[in-house]
Amino acid sequence: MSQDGVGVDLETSLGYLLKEASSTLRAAMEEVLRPLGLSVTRYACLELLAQRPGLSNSELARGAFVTRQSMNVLLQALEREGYVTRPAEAPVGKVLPTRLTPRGRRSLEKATVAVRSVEVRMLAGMTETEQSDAFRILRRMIHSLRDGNDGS
Amino acid sequence: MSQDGVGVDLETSLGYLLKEASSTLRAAMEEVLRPLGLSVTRYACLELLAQRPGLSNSELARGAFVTRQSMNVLLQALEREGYVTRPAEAPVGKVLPTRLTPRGRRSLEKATVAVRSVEVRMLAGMTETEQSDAFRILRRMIHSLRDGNDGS
DNA sequence: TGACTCATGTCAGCATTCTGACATAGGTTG
DNA sequence: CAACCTATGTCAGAATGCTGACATGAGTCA
Repeated sequence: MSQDGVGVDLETSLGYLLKEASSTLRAAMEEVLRPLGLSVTRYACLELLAQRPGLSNSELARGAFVTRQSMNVLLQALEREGYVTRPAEAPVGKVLPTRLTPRGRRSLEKATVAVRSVEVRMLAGMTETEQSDAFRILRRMIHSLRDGNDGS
Repeated sequence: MSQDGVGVDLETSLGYLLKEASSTLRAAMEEVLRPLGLSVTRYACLELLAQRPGLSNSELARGAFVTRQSMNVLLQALEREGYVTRPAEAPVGKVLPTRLTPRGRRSLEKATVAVRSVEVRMLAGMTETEQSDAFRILRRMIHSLRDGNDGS
């Protein structure tokens, strides 16, 4: 049907499928996080802070795949709502290390349960081998896109 | 490091990796599309119309993974700029079939070249087997998330 | 036919994320 | 030391996408 060399066939495009998968996952996560008053990005931020306390705004931004400006407004909101704390002045340089408050930790615990259920559902239809294949392949795609090795 | 049962370990989370891959791909596409005055969503819309002329607003929205409201404003912009046309009145029902203009088609051609280069780069580091594995696995993930088969 | 349900197009308001810009801290190099 | 480069935090404005809401057209069913 009219794909005579013109155009990227979306039905067979891995990029398109990747976008679909990511979009579907995001929707599933938003759905279970919404009742908890969290968005996916907010959850990602809290989870990052739980695993590596003291991360800076810019580090959190890179970890959540948004700009540091976006993470900044997000952090200001989280701080205002009492989920995280940042020192008023930087202990060294300009970097403000961020930490979870007890309230942030409690909220994250509930969110983690919800998110884990989504991840379990996603993995349910896959064998162990497929899961490790998925890891390897996705990592390779990321690496190729970043370092621009086009095989030349 | 501090993941004693609490939290989803982001380093080993397939969902996180999927988000990273999708984010990296999107950035790479935005980069090559920007000089052409197109965003990823606009490009997706044009590509869909090239492959299936006459798609409606809602169908385009589903194909580009945005709401029909978002696609509506996008289509209005594309129409204003002369990339697509829609009849003033619906030939049947409320559905307005959209079509590319010659200008839209020309713009899409350049965009397709750019996007294809990104896709090629992404696939460069993968064998044929890995590519078909990636397809199968991503499709399975999408299906599991949508139909909610949690293995119970 | 009339009531009901569903999908669609569209408007309005809000939330989120982005780009652009600036000042500042730290490291590097002449 | 001074010039330079990079990274960071932050503000402002614009672009983008979402939810809520409404009216309308088409199909279904009693």
